[in-house]
Amino acid sequence: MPRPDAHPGEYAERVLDLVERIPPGRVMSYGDIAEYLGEGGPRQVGAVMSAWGDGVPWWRVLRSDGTPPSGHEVRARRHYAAEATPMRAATGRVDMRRARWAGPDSD
DNA sequence: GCAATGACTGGTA
DNA sequence: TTACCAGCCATTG
Repeated sequence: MPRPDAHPGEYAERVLDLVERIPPGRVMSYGDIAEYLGEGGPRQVGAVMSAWGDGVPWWRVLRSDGTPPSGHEVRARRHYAAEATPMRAATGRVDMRRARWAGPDSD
């Protein structure tokens, strides 16, 4: 993973730019972002978010099954409630079928 | 150079 | 539904 004190590389810049474009109430999985950018993988996107995600709406990036980033579940759930993000009552996780955002092209 | 690590995924049980 | 597992790939020490 990149060092938190280092300047973000070009790849990190692209990840963060895309995350900032995710509309309120919508989400993307790590894999979705990697696929949209066309390089790296889910683990790399996760590494970028872990190091520099604090400056962007990080709670709109989560695992493909709808579970929020490990270690940030509580804070993430507060944001979902505030943004009316589609949730599944049974599991308390985000409903990916309805909340998933396809990217800037789908606006 | 190499083994360990991690904000991952999809499949199987 | 949860649990476990092999595959994944850049970064770290």
